[in-house]
Amino acid sequence: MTELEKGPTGRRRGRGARERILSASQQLFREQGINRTGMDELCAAAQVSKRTAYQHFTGKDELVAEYLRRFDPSVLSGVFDRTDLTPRERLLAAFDIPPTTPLCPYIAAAVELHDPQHPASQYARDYKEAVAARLADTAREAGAADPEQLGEQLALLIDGAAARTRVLNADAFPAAAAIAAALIDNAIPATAGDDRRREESLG
Amino acid sequence: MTELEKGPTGRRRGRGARERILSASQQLFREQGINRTGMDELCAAAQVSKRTAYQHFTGKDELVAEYLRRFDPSVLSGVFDRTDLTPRERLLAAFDIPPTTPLCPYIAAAVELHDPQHPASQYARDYKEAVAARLADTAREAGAADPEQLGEQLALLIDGAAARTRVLNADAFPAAAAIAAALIDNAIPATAGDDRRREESLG
DNA sequence: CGTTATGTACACCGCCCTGTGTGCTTACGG
DNA sequence: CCGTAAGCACACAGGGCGGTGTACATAACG
Repeated sequence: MTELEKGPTGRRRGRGARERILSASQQLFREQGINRTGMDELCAAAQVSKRTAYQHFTGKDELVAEYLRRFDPSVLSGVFDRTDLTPRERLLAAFDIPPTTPLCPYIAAAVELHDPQHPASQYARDYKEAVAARLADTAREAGAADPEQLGEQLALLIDGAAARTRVLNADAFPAAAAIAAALIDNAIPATAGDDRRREESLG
Repeated sequence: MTELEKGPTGRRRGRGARERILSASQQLFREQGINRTGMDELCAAAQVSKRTAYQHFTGKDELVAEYLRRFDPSVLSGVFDRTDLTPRERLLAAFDIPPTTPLCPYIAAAVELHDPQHPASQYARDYKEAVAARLADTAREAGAADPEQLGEQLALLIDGAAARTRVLNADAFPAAAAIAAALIDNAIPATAGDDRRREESLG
């Protein structure tokens, strides 16, 4: 018991209640929103007693923050670590979002919680900046003239597509990808990229 | 009393409680969010008894929808009706958002309510489509090759800037405006616009 | 075995929320 | 001046919320 504290993996000896709680929060917070999901409902879905939940998390706020932290790798790393794609393709792959995704949970959390000081809001900010940084890294790798600017621009497009998809109930990522392609081609000086194609300008 | 029902202007003979309610909702819903603003608090701010509020609006849902409808003219019309600007300048003026604005209330409502069937969510969708349409009209006026596409793209940029401003707590509209300028110049064929400048490409 | 951490079951608290019921006051208009 | 509609004050219902207290069960590990 000295080896594992209550670290990220959670379960020491029990039947992994912490994991079930986080798994249920992934589903319910995304499907119904944070504010509209009560702890009773969440515990029922996780098949965990409410008492246990409050022994793992000091409160709902902490659970929400942890829920955001857990969501990270499945999206961010999944795109940027694909070595089978060229840098330019990786930048565009960030716009290939499966239509099941309701809305970027970071935006949703920031709007729902409505408190910039909330730990989840702070993490959302950090995450968004990290994404922009990774986009900038990839942009640099692709030979962009101003990678930071391109990264920031692509991040803005992603967030715009996410927000617009939510409001309009229609997938806005293809349109964003078209803009992204144009920006990328504009930002990469000729004879710098690896697989640039001339014929696609704006889609 | 047969002339005025309880139409848009509200007050029949009384002291205009309806107007005060809507005015208070404009402030509180934007500052604190919809879910975090109770009817008690709202009525206190409007100096209106709760009973009166529920005689004007059948419920909070209807009040929220009306709050969104009331917000419309101050932004949308204010930009597109400026005849002192060229069409291209009008398109870019849509990105000149006073930093006081917390977040596009339509996005906030769609996220907070979390129900596409909610009347406010439906109105938010209609509004966003109307904005895109007006942007497309202006884009056509500016001589864009594909006005609908440009309008949709600019709308996406605006929403992205709004969402990103909220999450990062930093103004993202200048960056969006820079992208917009590039897209506009790309979309308008040479010798079509009225005030195009060559030297600004991406800012 | 027993200890200890873990999880369970269930009732319970106080708070705030939306929404009402009731009775009273004000002001406008004929 | 009087009727009526608009608005007010206040209390309360009903429910969901986050969060807790208590007593009990189980699994791991010595």
